[in-house]
Amino acid sequence: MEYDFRQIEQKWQQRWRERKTYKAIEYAEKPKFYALDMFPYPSGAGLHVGHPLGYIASDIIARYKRHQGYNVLHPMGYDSFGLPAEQYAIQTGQHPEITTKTNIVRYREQLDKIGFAYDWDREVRTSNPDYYKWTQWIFSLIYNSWFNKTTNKAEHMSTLIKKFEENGNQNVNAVIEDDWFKNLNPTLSQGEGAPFDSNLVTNNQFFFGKDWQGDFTATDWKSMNPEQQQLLLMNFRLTYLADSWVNWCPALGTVLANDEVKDGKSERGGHPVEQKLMRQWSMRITAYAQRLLDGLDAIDWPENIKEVQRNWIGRSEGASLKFRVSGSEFLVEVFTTRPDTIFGVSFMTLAPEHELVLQITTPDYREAVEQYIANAKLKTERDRQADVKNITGQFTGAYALHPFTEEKIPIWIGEYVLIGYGTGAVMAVPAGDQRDWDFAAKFGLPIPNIFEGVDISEKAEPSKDAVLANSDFLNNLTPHPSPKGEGNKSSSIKRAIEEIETRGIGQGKVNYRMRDAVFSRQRYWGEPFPVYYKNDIPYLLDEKDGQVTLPEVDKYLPTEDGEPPLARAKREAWNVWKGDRMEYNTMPGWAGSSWYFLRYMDPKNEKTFAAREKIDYWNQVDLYIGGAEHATGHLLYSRFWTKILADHGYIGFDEPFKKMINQGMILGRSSFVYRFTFVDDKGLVLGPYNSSKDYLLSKEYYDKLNEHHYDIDDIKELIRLQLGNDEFQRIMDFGSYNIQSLYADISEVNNDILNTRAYERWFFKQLAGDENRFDELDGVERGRFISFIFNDEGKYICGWEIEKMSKSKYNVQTPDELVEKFGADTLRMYEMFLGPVEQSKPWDTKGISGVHNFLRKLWRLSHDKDNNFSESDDAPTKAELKSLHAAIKKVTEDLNRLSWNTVVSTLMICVNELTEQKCNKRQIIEPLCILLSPYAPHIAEELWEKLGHATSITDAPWPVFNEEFLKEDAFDYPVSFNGKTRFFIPLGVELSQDEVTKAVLAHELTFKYLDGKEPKKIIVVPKRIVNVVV
RNA sequence: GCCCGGGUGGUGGAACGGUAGACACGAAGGACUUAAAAUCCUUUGGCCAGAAACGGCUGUGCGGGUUCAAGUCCCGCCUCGGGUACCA
Repeated sequence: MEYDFRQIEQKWQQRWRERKTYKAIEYAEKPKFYALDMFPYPSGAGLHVGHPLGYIASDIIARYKRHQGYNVLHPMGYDSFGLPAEQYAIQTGQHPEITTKTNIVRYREQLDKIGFAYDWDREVRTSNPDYYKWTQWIFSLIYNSWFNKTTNKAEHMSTLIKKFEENGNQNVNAVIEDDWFKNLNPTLSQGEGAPFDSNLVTNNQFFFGKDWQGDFTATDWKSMNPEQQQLLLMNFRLTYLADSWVNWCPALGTVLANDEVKDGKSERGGHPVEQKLMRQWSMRITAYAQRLLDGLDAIDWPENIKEVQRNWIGRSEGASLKFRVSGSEFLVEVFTTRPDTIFGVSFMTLAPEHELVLQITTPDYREAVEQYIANAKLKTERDRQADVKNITGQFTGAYALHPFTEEKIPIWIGEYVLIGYGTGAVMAVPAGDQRDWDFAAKFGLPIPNIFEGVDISEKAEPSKDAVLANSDFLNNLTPHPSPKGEGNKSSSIKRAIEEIETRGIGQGKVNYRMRDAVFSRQRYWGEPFPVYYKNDIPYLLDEKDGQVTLPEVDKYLPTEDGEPPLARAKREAWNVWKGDRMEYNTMPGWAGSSWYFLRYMDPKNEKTFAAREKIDYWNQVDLYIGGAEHATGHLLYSRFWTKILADHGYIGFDEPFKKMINQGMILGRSSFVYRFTFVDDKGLVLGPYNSSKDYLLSKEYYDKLNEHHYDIDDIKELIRLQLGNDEFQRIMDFGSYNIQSLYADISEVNNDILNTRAYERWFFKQLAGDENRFDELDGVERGRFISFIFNDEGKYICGWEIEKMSKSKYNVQTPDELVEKFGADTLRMYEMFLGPVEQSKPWDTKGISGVHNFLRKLWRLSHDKDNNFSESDDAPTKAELKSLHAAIKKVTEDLNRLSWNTVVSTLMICVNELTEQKCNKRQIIEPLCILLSPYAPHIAEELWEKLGHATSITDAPWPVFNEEFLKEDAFDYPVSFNGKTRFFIPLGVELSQDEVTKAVLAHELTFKYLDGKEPKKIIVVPKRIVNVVV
């Protein structure tokens, strides 16, 4: 073999390992570059060709940057806590650690074959105790943090306690309020200005309040016992224990974060999810809502990911308003984005779960309301979502008072109002909101019109262009100031908020959709919390207690009482045990991945999560490549944790990933065969093993059957023609048929043509469970269980469909097979050549030979017919230098703008040209090898060595582009008339625009195209184009 | 519904507002070969014309517009993919 990629790739992979070619050390003299891949969860299925797509892309950039003189950090590791290993453990009893380790070995083998420039000495595994020790440490840090709204930063709890000791909670401007508070025991929720009652802070009950101004004094604080203090502080911590409504997945036996639930089902496994009130750790990510939103502007991420995060955070500006309930002390608070539509309020609606519902309901309506709430509770989240069009509601008998007009407004409850958003109550403006309109229409509530000249008899008018009317001081205003330039109008919204604040009935408010993130999982295979309980009050483990690691359990299932699996561990199984008991929950999957990029900087550090000077050196990730599916999970949480670490001064930046690219999904191309079975009342045509005899139809016949151009007799005739009269006799009596399309394994299919022998072998194995005997069978024997009906060319053509790659669809392409067949360099180049990395595309090996041929062509440039290396030291010609430098220019430009696919074309063009020129000159081949080396490092190293270099090509400086070599004396100007190119004239590049114009006008063809007319204008773009306007 | 992306030959895809279809696959024809593989050469958006050629027309989802010039910018649609939703 001329280009022996197997031998070359093996040789260099081994050398790189031995020489530690890709080891990264901190080296202050060089600028750094941090190229990072989203580390994989090592699943049992191994890698398919979709996984390395992003890895190859980042590897190319890492290598390119190294050629450019950067000190590159390019690490890899494993996100090794996770559900599949645990599910497997539940089924088989095998410890998830064993499964995980086995899978990692397989991943590593697969990755190694592709020739990545990873520094494996920096590998991290989130499930290793020496890694998760620091995950636990960060948890402790967050636990010891509160959010100071004045500084807009997290601070250590000690600063808060100091404030309490000095002034109580005066001057404490902390984030403590979030949507969850409403879900707590309502008796604990204090109204505004309620006197502080330390008795409320009792065991097992956390004190939550909404407005903390002047609630307690330093004396109050000092009079509390330590447990009461502990409970009070829980309200301020950035991770806190609270009873909250959570997404409970009974099938998985655990709670899930909002981003792990899709369409009311678990993202993993698609199991139903229900709402359940549970005591859980939560992360107060809502404190960072605004900073997470603002931070997006400063980072170079795909716009759609930023948009997803913006929507997830869901900032909306408006006002919160308080409505008095007629004849009682209760206040109902609502949030609205259109406070200016206040005069259109004709009723209010509360969520059925709203804490005030039963308190305000009048006796007459009590039964109906309770009935309604009970019905609502019965429905799952999914039912409710599916039932959106079915409007339900119930009057409570109570009335609220309009804050401006003092009119009585009926208070209803309705499912369309969600307890989880805003305050769980709305002021209904049917004229301006379609949902309110629908509700009003259904229950015969008034729909007062508050818009000038707008017909609202059929539907609401939600736009912000409508001019307000019947709205007192807001008349003639719109939300946009001076919409049509008439007069000096102010915004109706602004005006409304001013008035609302003046009257003290509410204030302007920013509301966020995002909620705090549930941080507990009732699972085994995750980080144990460094937390123990005494009198049911949680305490953090001390440093001197040592690190708590996962205890052994007998089964990986919840206990009979529904406690998490860790509760099964015997006391002795715990390496740390304190207080009454340990925390039995574990952390969620996203804990370890929220900071792993920092650990790569200093993976072996036993004193801290990473030394500050190393963090300062490597700093932010310069290029992060991974899937877009983590937009609201990992990518949000790691930003959140980064900000906390930054607030505490552990790191010097508060955004982790400076630039990010999302690689598209690689889809599979499934192949199908068409099984045709003869049936009638006698049964089936039977083959051996008592299964049906299959006739597999080539796609053409299947299509004809489907389109009714063929019927059973045509098929019978085909069988007679192709398989003979004996076969025909067997089927003659059968009058009907079944037809099914079945998956064929794509390894048995090449360009849609089925390898029938391979298919038979597989089929036989399914039937007989033993494929070895297959080879003993002769053609007649084989024909007893399966017969192919070929097309006119004697081929069996398969059908196909583009689908997600999956084992069950037999369409998984592993990189290993391709590396074996074509080599890693070809695979690397081909994956890039497929198209833009960001785009999703079906996997198709059709083009791979083109890339492989390119590498062989390159090889032949410097090898003779007998495969002897041959290079020349002659000076290169002008043409050769031009080919090379055109490539240097384009490759450099394209890599700088991360256009991976076009680089491959450029290199192909260069090699095609050099082949034409029969160029084997060292001065050309050497720089060309460097250009190629990020894409095809093995062949580049091999040629580099043959060219006489003792050191790796990896550190060879990137070739410098010299414009001189591209300079041309003449340019072939395309001459167009009214934009249509007609002919070309070669003209000197130094010519002025006037001279070019003259030359064009003098050209004989110009007369032809002018056709006797006078040119109106002649545009000359130097070295580009000439356009004659007629 | 809303928010993002896309829509270019038979296919994957190129194209700072400046020669649309680079590069590659596939296909067709040819050379070499007993044959196949490999390799090499030619053609390849569509239509029309021709003995020939710097031949003509048309062409980037549809309809308008801006411009000397539009796949590219603007407006209005159609359509496919992804995300998201009683979010007040």
